[in-house]
Amino acid sequence: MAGAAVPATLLAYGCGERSPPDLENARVTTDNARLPTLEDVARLAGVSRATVSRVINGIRNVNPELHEVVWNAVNATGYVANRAARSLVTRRTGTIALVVSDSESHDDDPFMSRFFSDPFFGRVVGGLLSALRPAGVQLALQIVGADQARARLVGDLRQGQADGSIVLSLHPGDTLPQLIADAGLPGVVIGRPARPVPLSHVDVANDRGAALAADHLVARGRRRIGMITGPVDVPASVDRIAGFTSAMARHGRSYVPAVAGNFTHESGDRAMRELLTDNPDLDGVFVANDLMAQGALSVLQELGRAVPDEIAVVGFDDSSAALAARPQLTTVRQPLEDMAAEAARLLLARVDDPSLSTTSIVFEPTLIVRATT
Amino acid sequence: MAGAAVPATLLAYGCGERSPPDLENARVTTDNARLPTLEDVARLAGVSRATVSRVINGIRNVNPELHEVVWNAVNATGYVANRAARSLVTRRTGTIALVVSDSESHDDDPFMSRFFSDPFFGRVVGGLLSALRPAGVQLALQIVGADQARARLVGDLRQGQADGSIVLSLHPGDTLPQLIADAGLPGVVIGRPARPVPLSHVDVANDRGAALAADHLVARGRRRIGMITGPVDVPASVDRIAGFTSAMARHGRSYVPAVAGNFTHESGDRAMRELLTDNPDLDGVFVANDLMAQGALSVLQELGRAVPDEIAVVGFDDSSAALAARPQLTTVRQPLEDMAAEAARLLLARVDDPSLSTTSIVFEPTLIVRATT
DNA sequence: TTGTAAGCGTTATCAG
DNA sequence: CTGATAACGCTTACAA
Repeated sequence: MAGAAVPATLLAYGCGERSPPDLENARVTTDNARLPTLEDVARLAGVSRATVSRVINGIRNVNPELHEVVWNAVNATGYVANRAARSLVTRRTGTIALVVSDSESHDDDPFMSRFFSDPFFGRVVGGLLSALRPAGVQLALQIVGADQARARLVGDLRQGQADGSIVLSLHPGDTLPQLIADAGLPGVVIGRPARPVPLSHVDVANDRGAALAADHLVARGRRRIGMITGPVDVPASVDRIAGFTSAMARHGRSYVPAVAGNFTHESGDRAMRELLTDNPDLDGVFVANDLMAQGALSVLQELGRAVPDEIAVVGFDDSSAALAARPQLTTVRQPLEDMAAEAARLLLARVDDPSLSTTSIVFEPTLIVRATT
Repeated sequence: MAGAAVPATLLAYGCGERSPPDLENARVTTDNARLPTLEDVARLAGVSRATVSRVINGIRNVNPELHEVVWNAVNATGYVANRAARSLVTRRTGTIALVVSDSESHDDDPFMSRFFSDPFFGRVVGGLLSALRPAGVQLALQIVGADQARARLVGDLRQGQADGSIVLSLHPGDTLPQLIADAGLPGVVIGRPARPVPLSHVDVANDRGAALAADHLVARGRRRIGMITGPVDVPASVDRIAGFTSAMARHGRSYVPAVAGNFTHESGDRAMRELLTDNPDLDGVFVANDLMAQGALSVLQELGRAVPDEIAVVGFDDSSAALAARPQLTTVRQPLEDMAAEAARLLLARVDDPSLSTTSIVFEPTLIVRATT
């Protein structure tokens, strides 16, 4: 990492032991020496632990009067259930793991920074949380690079580190989805796994999205259309290529010049140059994701090719990069937040009822027309 | 969110009950009916639970011979400690919460998507994980918007949802850091809190970073230099303004035209236009973060102002946006990953020894010269 | 150095 | 409908 810096200044703030300035709810226990337990609540409410437990967990068979008495006691004590104790008996952790898995064993920085700074990650996290939080479920981040880490993770998961996993598998050869399935662990994959695996997954109809782009470029009167693809072994990428070329074929264009990138900004830059070298008269290009499209746009500008007048560009994702690009990028929107939320719901349902069969949900992409076409 | 899509296709994969294809370590228990417990390991090793526990937790007083016997039994059974049971007695969860807090109560989408798609988030997560994973600590994501959520979070935290929190406070009026301090919970804030609070924090020397930018612009021979600032109530922003203007003053420039943005790409666009309207002859500008700088660059290009020939631009952060910008952005690097990792270590230390006094660590920024100056 | 046994705070079973 | 009481799986005095 460039510009490594070291701690320069250390200043103590003074660390007086503040006695908590008594919050709105006056606590019964004097200090945080010991947190209120079910027992404390029960005593205050004049009932048994069992009853308090029932009330809290919303179990039917409870006298409505007690119901209120108990809740008052809960509020008075500031009681919050101890997750560990509850987990121990229910065998549920109330936690879902978001596991990001890459086959490559570049263990630390290179992989993480590349992935995390992709807008993709944030959208997924946001979508997951929107579905998990209402259910009171935590989201724990897990990153695995090395195979060893993968095995350990499955062990932890089996054990009960989390009730289930949302799997974000970045590499086609990744064995993690299969490992999770083999272990019989609840899991939902975001994006179709490279090899079929008995886990539910959510995905976008990549092929139809790419077709949308093809139709649009043709409708805009473009004659010489090319494509910048993603890695040729990643399912999402493969589907986009297939969808685009077959749609183009339907329009009577049997040959589509294409160059592959790897979904990074920089690779889009490179691919665009290469594509243009071989096809100088290009007047339209479909780029398999927004980041690469952004890179492509920079190159076009650098080379003095007016967008969209001389050449039109369509991206894929509708990530923040599409809005950041100049001109703003026409792109195929992938409803990632919705997909992630749905994945979370699928997983939660599966955790509740392990007998549920695995299903796959495919979302429809939409074309967002902006200024590059 | 534009282009909301609905599940379109549902296809079942077939969900045969696969009997786990017996992993490398032959399990002792026939199936996953019940996971191996300490008891199982103890029996197999011919020792007591206590001994196994000691071995696993690396406690000294253990016969080296037994040591090996026990580990063999652990491997043979595929034993993994039950976190819940352990937590219950140790009163440690082995989890750190990353709490992202914004005062505004736009509860769901608007806030989350804005923040998550900022490269900032990914860098912080990456840095935290790099320090947490080696310690075997989980990272749980917590997002709080509404005040109610804030109170609930503190309750959960007190209770033991996590051993401590890394606080990412996005709004100057945010009460969360104070709430956490008041509750006596271990916490480390990333970025200096708006109001002093008895929690440790890590930060970058924003003022010195801004001074770096000023010195550089002046050294490059720029005469009419302006600034696009962040929100005027955010500490990081305030420090950058102060650092920049005082450095400029040292160079004999007592007046610096400035317009405020809000750290988004789009606000950088707006601010640049405004700044240029009032100061048409500007030949240099310091923009308080990369995202805004990217927006500013788009505008300059649109207006036909050559960068860096006619006007030089310096950003702040050295996020992925700096590399994505064209020309690539000269910027002040904030070592966010390192800062986050340090925050994690500070927090872990504090969790281990609550008597530790709160400290603050300030990292040095560095100037990364690219193509916009 | 090792084993025994007492909890940790819940939920769940089973009588009343 | 409510209350004892037994787990849940682990760590940790305390004893041996």
